[in-house]
Amino acid sequence: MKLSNYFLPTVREIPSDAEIPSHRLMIRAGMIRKVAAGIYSLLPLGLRVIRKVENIVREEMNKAGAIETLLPSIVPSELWKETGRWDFYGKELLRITDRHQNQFCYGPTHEEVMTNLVRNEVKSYKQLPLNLYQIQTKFRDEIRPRFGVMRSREFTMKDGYSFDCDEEAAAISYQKMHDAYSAVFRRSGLRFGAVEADTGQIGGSASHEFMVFAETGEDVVVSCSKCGFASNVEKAEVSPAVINPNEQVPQLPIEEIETPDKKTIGEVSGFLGKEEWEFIKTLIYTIDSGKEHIAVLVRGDFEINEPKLKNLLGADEIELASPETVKDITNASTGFAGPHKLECRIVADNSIENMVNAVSGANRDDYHLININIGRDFTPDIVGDVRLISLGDPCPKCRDTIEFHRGIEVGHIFRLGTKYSEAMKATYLDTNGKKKTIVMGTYGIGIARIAAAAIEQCNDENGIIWPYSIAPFQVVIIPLNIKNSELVNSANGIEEKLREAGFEVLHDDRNERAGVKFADADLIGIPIQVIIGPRGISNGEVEIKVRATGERRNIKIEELTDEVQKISVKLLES
RNA sequence: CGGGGCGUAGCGCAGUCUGGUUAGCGUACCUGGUUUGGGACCAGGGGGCCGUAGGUUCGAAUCCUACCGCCCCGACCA
Repeated sequence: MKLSNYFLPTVREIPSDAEIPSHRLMIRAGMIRKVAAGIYSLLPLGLRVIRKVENIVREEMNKAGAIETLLPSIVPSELWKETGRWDFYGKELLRITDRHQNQFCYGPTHEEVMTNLVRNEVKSYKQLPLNLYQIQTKFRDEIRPRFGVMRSREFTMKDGYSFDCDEEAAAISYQKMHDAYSAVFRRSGLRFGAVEADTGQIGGSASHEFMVFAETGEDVVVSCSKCGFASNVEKAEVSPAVINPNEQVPQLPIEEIETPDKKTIGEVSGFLGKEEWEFIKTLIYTIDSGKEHIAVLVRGDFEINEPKLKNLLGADEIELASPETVKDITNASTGFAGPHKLECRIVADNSIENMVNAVSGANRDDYHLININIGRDFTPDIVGDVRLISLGDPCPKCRDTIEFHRGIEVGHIFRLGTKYSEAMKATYLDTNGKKKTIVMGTYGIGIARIAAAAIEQCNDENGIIWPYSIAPFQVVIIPLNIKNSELVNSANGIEEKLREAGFEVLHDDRNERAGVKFADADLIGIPIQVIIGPRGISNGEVEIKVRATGERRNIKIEELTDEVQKISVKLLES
């Protein structure tokens, strides 16, 4: 490919609205351009990378026995109403009305459509197991799209669905996908890990997220190097046995203390001279948009884990109560809530169970209570694990030390059980002619996110360093002066030879100065650069530069193809 | 959704507070010339509905109102 005939608008200046390396570099390298918030055009170079990733995904899926389909992007509301997700999915679902006033949505995921297809066609156990997937554009109306294609509203996703006779078979399908996903991310050149995850809006009994490790990741992973435990912090269980430093102290009489204008735990602890772990933090939550308001208690130095709380309550939706609601429930402004003499239901985290002589809000403006004790001064309705695991906690599996890392979620797999098949009556007849419900799994990969994640992991101050397997081109040829016909001829010859040898070659035949070409080549991150200059050409030599290592060396033109071959193999293995 | 900020040439910005020449700078772009191993230089040139719509004024990029778009923070620490 001659660059002079190509469409590769690189930009030298750093885009003002891009925050993270992948976003900045994708714009600068001429891969993407924004059309609206969270909506991007893919330029040729970007598309090439996306196609590479798609092909890896496709190959590994096919290898694992999954079969490609293509479902519609626009889905009638009826299917979503069958599973109840038309209401449950909320504002992220982009709803569309057609000219007949029929309601549709732009599919954010396709459990309903795929299950509908399968229930209409699959009748017998003989047709199972079945694993169908698609690579297709989705739309999720994110609250706040950001970081370029990392969290965009429109995005390409590989979504797959498995259909099995029973849980045992479904577990096998799940494991196959787990293995296939690992292969995909390994081949894409990423450092990643599979971690236990919350099932969120998709639902189901178990799930794993595939996380690419990067400082800029939006998720936090907790892991233990001793036993191999790894989990999203949203999901990670906290071992219940927290030892409170003052557990053995005798209970003192409860007492109300004036704490004018001291609202946060930090402020009150400073004011009273108490440690944060001596506090009971009380938060008022609203459940399912106003159905109920509850108080949630956690030790002052810990954080509430909302997904856990939501799961414990079996709620569809929870949110912190408005200041007005807090006033209604506690008779006090925010900052002074406490469990003593509170009318609503109380959910307590395990961490407060054996606290003695704690501090809490007094449900009265500008007052806190000291020496408040569980059982004597208040009784929780539910006690459970509703907090975020934190640095001092032991590994939930082996009690060793845990670590925290940031990650980018590039894949997510779920065991769904019969959640969708039951709602949509997807059944089959077993060997005895008895009607059974199909057991499902669902599996997603964010295609563009893999590309972005690769950039997050592989870049330097000069630009992108593509993993060989997903690079838009493998080789870039740089003749340093196109006025010199000897250089041009030899560049053309080399382009031809490398192309015949099966390489994807970008030939920078622009009339630009050497510095411009070097800078662009580094920016767009092509793994192998072939530099053709007047110094070497007189000896029949060109220079090879490996983008990842910066290593350069001169090589005879006749040996070039072999050498590129060798370097390619090495890069693919690393 | 709440708070903050920003919309001026393809991109990055100044000018707006304090209204008043022909709206400016860098870069990119076009032409000619010189140059050619890490983002060249000289000369010339083109490019703007100052986000949109109203309003105030003799006069608006600048003041007022509304709307639209975009970005950041928050939406767990009551």
